[in-house]
Amino acid sequence: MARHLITSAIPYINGIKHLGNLVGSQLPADLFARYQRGRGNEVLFLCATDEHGTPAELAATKAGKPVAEYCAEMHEVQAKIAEGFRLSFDHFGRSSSEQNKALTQHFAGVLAEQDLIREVSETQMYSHADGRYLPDRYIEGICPNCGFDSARGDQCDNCTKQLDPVDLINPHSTISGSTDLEMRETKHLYLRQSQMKDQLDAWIDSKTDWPVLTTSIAKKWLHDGDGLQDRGITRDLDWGVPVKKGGEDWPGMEGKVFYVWFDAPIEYIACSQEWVDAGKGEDWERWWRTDKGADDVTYTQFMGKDNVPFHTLSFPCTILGSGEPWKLVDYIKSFNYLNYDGGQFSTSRGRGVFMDQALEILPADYWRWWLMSHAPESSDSEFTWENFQQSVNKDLADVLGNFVSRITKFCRSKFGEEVPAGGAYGDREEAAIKEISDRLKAYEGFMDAIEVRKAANELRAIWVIGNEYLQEAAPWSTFKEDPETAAAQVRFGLNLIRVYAILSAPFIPDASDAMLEAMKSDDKGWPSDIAAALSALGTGHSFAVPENLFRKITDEEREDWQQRFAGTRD
RNA sequence: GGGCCUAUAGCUCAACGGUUAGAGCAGAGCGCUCAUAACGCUUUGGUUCCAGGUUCGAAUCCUGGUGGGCCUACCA
Repeated sequence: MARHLITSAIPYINGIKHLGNLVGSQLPADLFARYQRGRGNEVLFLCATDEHGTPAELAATKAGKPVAEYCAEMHEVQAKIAEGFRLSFDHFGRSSSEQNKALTQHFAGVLAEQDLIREVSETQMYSHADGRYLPDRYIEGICPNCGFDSARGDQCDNCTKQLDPVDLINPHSTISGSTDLEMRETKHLYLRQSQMKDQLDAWIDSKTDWPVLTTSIAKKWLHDGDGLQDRGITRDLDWGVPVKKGGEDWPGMEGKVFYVWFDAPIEYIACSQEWVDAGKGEDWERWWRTDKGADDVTYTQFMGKDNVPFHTLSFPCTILGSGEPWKLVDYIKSFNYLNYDGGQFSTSRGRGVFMDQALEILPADYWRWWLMSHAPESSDSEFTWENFQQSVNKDLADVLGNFVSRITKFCRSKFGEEVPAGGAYGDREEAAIKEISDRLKAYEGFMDAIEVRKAANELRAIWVIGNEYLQEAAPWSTFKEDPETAAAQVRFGLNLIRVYAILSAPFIPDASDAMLEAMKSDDKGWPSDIAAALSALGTGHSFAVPENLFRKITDEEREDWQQRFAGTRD
């Protein structure tokens, strides 16, 4: 039995994520996890909230709460929503956990021992009114280049020139508006990524089967300019993992915390410890330590393209640089962005559909199906309400839902609510079995390769076979002359429902459960042998006609939603 | 400025140097009547963004444009 370790990029804590965030990380990761479980493999699927950093502190202040309390609440909110989308994490952890604190400090300690950390003295903008150091982007002023009056400290949004906060004319804090700013000298730790450049380069070069998106971003960072740069891994903040060298204090680093991008990926490992400590599993090391059984684990990460540098370079640098036998990622699946109706999803402007709103409108399966069958794999893709309505109505309601409805209702009216006896499968059934078997092979191939859109296409084609079969077999006609043959045809159709339930579960878990429940079956074994699987429900097996699996989205609803999500979030 | 991705039917996408560029949706026609006005079959529709080039052969490779998107290291 293969073992799959699967992680989704961990969503930031400061609010509810929109569908664009969901489509590139948590959802495809869940799809893959459910598929691997369905194939009978052992899976550990982990996700968490990313809780440290300036934005979390500011969001908490805005909400009028201590940051720890704010994070705890938002974690619960995100966990609830994840459950609503049927994201089947084995554990949904928190980067602020004690486990992650200890592990992050441990890694910093061993990296220091390996001489991969150096101290750098630099100047940072300090705001007296805010009582904190300000990241460059929280400082605005007049652009010295073009005169734009709200240029940010890192870059001017008007002329796109790269800036330094000290370049700005009349700089002020975007948090308080205060102009009482001062450049202060402060010391920070840098991870010497440049020392690991060749090793990382060779490692990326060996990953010839990774998505182009993943490797091209990694190579850009490795080879651009002077090559991979050392990176600051500490910040002057209150909220975060205190800087320590393992269990020891770090002289000169008092009051500082690790940078979120240092501790966030480490949470993948710490999360498995949380999973054990929560009593959900045991022995996390057999997933992470190659000296303790993780050698045969296949580790797959999912993320949007903005996360790629940290997963291809920074985190591997931490892992490899430690000199300890930690499991390194085997495959990085990255996604482009999902746009919303001619523009971008925007958290700040409330443009587009957010995860909580989506679930208020329609159940998870509708969203899961559309998002995965339109996943932005080769380029950015676009959500439009017209496309959503058409795809969901056609694929789910008409092709799959109606198939289940027509065969179960026909059986009930002619034979009653049990699998009818009589007749035998013949050439027509053999042909359908052959066709489904071929399609299933393709489906498995795409799912193994995490080709999400192509897998969805194949699955849909398998659903279509059911309707084609019914049309050709026409049990409603056969029944008049030859009820025995009609019985065999209906038996075949009913068995298809169970098979569809199993194959469709990664995409539409709720409908899958509803189909199995209707068929009164709890046999979820992967149908490797389609012929056998289509005889699993034997003569006399009782079933129930389910409620319609999917309702249709009306034109009125579509127009209503289009208006509602165009502007600001209420 | 630099780099990467992308442009194929009205729409969303396949095709990764090799028959006549395919599929779903939308449109048209026919059939079916079990079913959620559902299903099936047939079918219309393409100067593969533009201009050159390489090749026996180019949507695919090269060069130069044009449009769209992303990244560029202190947001995470």
